[in-house]
Amino acid sequence: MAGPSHDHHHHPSPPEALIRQAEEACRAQGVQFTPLRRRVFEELARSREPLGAYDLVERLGRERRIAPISVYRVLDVLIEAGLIHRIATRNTYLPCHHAHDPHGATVFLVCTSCGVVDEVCSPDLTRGLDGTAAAAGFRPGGRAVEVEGECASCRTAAPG
Amino acid sequence: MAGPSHDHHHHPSPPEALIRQAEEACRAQGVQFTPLRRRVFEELARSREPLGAYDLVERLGRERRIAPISVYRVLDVLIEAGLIHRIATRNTYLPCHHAHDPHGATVFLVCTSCGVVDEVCSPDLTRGLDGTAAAAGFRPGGRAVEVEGECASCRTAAPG
DNA sequence: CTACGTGCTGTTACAACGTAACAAGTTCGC
DNA sequence: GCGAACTTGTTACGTTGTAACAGCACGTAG
Ligand SMILES: [Zn+2]
Ligand SMILES: [Zn+2]
Ligand SMILES: [Zn+2]
Ligand SMILES: [Zn+2]
Repeated sequence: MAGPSHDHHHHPSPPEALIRQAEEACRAQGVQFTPLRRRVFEELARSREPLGAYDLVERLGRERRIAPISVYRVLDVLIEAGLIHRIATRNTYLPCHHAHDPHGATVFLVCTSCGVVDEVCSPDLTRGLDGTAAAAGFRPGGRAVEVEGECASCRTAAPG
Repeated sequence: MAGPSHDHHHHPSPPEALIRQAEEACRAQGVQFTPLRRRVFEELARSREPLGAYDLVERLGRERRIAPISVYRVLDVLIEAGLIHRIATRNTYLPCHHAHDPHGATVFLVCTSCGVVDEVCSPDLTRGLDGTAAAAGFRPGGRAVEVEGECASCRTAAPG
């Protein structure tokens, strides 16, 4: 299942670098990067796929029991700080792996086959989205969209 | 623009017409439009906002108790038949109010203020989406996206 | 008429996802 | 020390979605 890492269109985002960036971003925002928050972020950063809240409950609870509510609170903080994202169509969470253009839309390409989620920014899609919204008199909030489909690896692995 | 026809503002989706269309679509697809399925669709068609599965459980259970699983099964059938859509960010369901272009993307404009969801098709957004997906080697499946924000009515009602 | 397959719904129980309310520990400044 | 703000623990609960199996309706073959 863990395909060979032929990821070339995006940096493989090493977990350690991601964690350092998160720590730095927290300091910059005056948000505490507590041990629990670090543990949650680490698990997400080291996972190949997004994780559910209860996946985290289980992984963090190996040594000592952690209640779901604690995990959800941490997730809320990390989302608020822009360090992670939530995939609504899957009820899962993943670390943000690039700085966001505040004026651009973000697309999460969710592979229904392997579960991997690719996060990309797209000026084209931003334009299309803004145009569509404007035509309906709608003011978008987050401008993050999720699209399900088949990723490049799975397409080559299983043609059809 | 987006509208293939005179489709410009939120018109008060006529429930009776919607229900007739649904019945016709079922017949055309060889899908039974049973009393329970009709009841579920009617509730959705007559609601101003999308409804949750348990909202339907409550509304259908006025006379006789209906189990959640029964509602979910009906919802699955109606979704499969293309008669309703599910809003993943809200865990709610709403009737499809226009024929879908199989080659186009659909956008659900979800108002975070009043809860109303507007369903629009947009060639612009379709292009942006396809371009973004192609650049990542991704083959989109459904091509339905949800965007949260503030609808036209709420913008004029409560300026911010 | 009987038997059987297929499709729809009922019943029960449960899994997965998420939150409220309150207590207790930590950090920090006074 | 002492209180304020923040973080986490504990318990219990609410919401959303599903599994497994039984009954019923209907058409069809024997
Ligand atoms: Zn991001
Ligand atoms: Zn894949
Ligand atoms: Zn539709
Ligand atoms: Zn509104």
